[in-house]
Amino acid sequence: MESRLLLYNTLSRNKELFEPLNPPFAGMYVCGPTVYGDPHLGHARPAITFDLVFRYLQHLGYKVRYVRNITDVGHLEADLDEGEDKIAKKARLEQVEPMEIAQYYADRYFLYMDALNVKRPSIEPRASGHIIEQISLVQQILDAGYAYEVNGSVYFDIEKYSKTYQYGRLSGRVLDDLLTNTRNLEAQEEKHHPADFALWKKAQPEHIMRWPSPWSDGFPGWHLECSAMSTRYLGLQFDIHGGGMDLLFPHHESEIAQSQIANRVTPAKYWMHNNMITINGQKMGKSLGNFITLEEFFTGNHRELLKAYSPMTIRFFMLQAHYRSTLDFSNEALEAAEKGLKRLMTAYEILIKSPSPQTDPRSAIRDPRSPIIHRQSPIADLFDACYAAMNDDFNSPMVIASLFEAVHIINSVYDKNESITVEELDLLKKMFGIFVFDILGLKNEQSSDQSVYLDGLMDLILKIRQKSRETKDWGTSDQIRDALNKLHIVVKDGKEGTNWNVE
RNA sequence: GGUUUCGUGGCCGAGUGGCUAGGCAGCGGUCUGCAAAACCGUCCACAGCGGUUCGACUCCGCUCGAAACCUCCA
Repeated sequence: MESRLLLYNTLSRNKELFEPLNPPFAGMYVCGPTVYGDPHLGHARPAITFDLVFRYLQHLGYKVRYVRNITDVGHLEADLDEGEDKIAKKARLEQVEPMEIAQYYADRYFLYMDALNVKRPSIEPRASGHIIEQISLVQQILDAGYAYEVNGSVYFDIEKYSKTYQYGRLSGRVLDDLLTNTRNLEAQEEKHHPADFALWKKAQPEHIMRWPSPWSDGFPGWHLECSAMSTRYLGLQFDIHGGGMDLLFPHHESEIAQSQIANRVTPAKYWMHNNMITINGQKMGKSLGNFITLEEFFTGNHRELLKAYSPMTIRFFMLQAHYRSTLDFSNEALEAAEKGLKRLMTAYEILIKSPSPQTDPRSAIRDPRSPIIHRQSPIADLFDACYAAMNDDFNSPMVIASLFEAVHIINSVYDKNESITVEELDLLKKMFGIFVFDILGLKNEQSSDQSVYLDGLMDLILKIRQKSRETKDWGTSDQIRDALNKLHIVVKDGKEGTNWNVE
């Protein structure tokens, strides 16, 4: 299929045609989690956003190398225990090795991302495994004359950089503003300019995460790892760099500066940023103490939650919003997502499981919105609309809207036994296969563990119930239905007989 | 204060210079022993004030309000 994929490039603040540097290959780097806490809803947003990008690029036929890092070195904790990084701090509190913490939370992260049906990236490098690359990157920047050493720490020279390059290009910031608006920290006494950022920090004696370097025993600055690892696995220049909007400044801005000096190029062609999750209109974040972990969502064990929400409900909820919009959490919105997803999946079950409806070369399917005779089936139109939506900066909400129109058609056909062509029926199945399962990455949670025994038993039970219904023995009939309900098996009597499914 | 972004119906959320978003909820029907589901119909919008235009929810300006970033954060 001829595709013209447009994606919004933060660098240009415009939608641009996606033209990879080396087709058919596509390289994508996304900033991954710092593994010092349980994964929460905020972690799910970029994971799902770039999973969608990954899946769609693959669907279009690109050979994608998707790199997402694990930050297990930790970043500077500015407010207290100066210089001590997050992972080390947590390790000290919990009396374990820092790597034990990193391992534990990395495992937790994978567990919950798997539950959300987020595909594993091609490579998941760890910052701690790339200290050598980071040290050599610092050296390159020093050699180029854009960094300076003070007391064993190395800082990037923003002032010098700004004479030739534009620091603030990605985030739209101006250096003078940075100068006047940067908070004064004690550590900044070492810096020549308040906007300078650390490339290497000398470790204090009590700091347990440390590596030897030409300058001191210490640890790398927090912008360094992404530059080092993206270069290592994707080359000096690659196609897409992704991450949360909160990383725009200073993290991504500094990555650009580092690459510009060390490699003489801007690292990524397209910069993509997902927006934040809000809770009561406010950002959900660790420091705000208002975050809800994924485990809490899946179990319902949190005071803000009225009930548990399944992984696919969370995934669907996020895909119903565009990735560049903020998405506000509420129980009401999640319940709506849950019901909508069920409607989508039930229609799919009907499509593949029910006996074929009346097929007829003269389809009764008409576009309800337009009396015009189409040159092609309205179902083909919906199919095209799905591609058009994805090609327009991954507009998953519009894909979902088209899918619901398909649901409407499926229900009408089966409910009223309207005629449909064999081709249209196949097209519907194909549309669901590609968009619902392959691209949106949704799974059917309703009918996961049905066995042949269950099918056989249900046949038997429903036959007995049918007999009681024929003799108008409603007591027995309802008793069976109620008992099955308690086992989470829902029985529905329709015109064409009785249906059932496991909830 | 600066930077970026946003303000859509009861809720969540797309989109567009004139033509239906979609989901959930509500209301009225159809179907049904009842229930559920489904189907048909229906109500509720584009923060406010100006401007451009034949026409603006959509473009421009102002006002009000909100958020993120500027400090670790997805």
